[in-house]
Amino acid sequence: MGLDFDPIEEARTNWKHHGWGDGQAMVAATSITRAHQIVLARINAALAPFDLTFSRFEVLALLYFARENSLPMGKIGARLQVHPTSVTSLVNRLVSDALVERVDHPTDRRTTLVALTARGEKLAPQCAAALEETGFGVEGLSDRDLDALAATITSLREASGDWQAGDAVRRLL
Amino acid sequence: MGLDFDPIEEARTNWKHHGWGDGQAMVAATSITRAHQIVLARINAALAPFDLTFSRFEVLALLYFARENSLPMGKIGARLQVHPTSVTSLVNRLVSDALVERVDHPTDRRTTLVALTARGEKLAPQCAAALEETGFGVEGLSDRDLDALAATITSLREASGDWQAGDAVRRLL
DNA sequence: TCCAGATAGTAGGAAGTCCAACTATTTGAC
DNA sequence: GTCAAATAGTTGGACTTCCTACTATCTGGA
Repeated sequence: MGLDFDPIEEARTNWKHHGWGDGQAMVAATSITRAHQIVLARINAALAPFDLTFSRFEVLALLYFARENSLPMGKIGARLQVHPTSVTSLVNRLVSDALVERVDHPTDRRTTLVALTARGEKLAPQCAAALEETGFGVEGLSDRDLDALAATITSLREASGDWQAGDAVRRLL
Repeated sequence: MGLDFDPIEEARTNWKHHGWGDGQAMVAATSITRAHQIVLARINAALAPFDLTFSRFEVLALLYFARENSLPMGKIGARLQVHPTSVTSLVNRLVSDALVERVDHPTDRRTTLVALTARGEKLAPQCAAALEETGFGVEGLSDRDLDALAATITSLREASGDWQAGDAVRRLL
């Protein structure tokens, strides 16, 4: 990038110097933003040969793991934590690439099922292999770093209500 | 969200079960994506009363810290690590909100300087205070977690070439 | 039975991001 | 001094994301 200093540390210094705070939370938030940018760019580069993005791959993987290789639109949104309209958009693109297809729900006519096509079923593991090979965009970090990072973010997600402990867990309390 | 389990842990289980790998890098990458989503949503909610987004606030803050309260477009992109076209788009919006203005560079006619207006200069510290008050989207994490998170991501950024040690540092090697 | 309210999905619009292609200007090698 | 190459920004297009409606369908209580 041509910079000869860490722009985030620079921001912390300025932040403190102007009396805006200690900069700790600012640095953490900015770091997360930048990490996302780096990791996503690498992942999308690894998926580019398959004409896929990370978002669309996530849908594919989810369907690959699902019974019957199909799920309702809404379930996809809930699992991937994205807005219903994002699911519509992702599925539209996957349909136009013939990787999934929309199928009527047998009993609930409001619901649309999304099912993997043969082509999608074949592509998913290839993409997974490509991602594993490139280290999923997080190469450069040790196993311990990866675990620590994931654990910290799990706290963040838990505190933000990403999910609720179900009955099985609640019974233990 | 209505989920009674952690969707990322669920993904790890499926990933391993299908022999796609140990899921460690996948979990880390997915966690970063989700953390970004959560933090950005909270930050933007805190900035909404000011009719600002995080990206636009970052530009404002950078100019606030700069000498003369102005910087060339390109420098803004380099510091914030965003594409030149993103800078154009952000500055366009800030100009239309009268928070910054474009100014001709005194000697290089290719260059456009972006300068804070009086209104922008007044708004920046107010936004900073609002962000500090809401914990910058990372409330729920301890000071130690915040530092650990930032340190790990610094390794990631360093390995990805976010910046290069300058002459001052290189002389020490 | 029937209708209000909940649920499922889509359309249109805004924002931010990137890329490729383009214009304008400056720099540097010859 | 000239001209190719580098640099600075913008435009147009694609993508993902979200939000606010809006339609269609199901469900449950009166």
